[in-house]
Amino acid sequence: MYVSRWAGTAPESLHLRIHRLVSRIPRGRVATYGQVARLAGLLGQARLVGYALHALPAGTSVPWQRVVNAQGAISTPPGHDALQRRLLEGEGVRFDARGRIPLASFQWRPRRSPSRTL
DNA sequence: ATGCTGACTATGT
DNA sequence: TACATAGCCAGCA
Repeated sequence: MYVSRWAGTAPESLHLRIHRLVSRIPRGRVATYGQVARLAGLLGQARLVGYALHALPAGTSVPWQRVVNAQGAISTPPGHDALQRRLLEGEGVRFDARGRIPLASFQWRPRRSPSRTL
């Protein structure tokens, strides 16, 4: 049996915190799943970020396309990967020959941890 | 209640 | 560089 480290936090708010944080990623920038997890106060829970984004309704205003994996590659399942790439390229994010985003150039670097001031 | 899955990541080979 | 494995935990059956 698991004992959540975030016991006391409603499940909805975990998703909400993730969604809200993803919404802060500026246009033309990307963040990794692990980065989002860390900024949302969920260190090490990169998978939870993916799960939370997967749960987003169609047509959401949350810029889910700005979240990529630690290699700067798209991790979305077949069907969504092409859409994600198209959306990102539309924002000015460029991909290298291997289909990966140079994180050194496009990764979002917030000045402060947003999770503290929520 | 129990067990498995997953839009991940760090580490080892 | 690429593939395999272990750790992680909220949903879901």
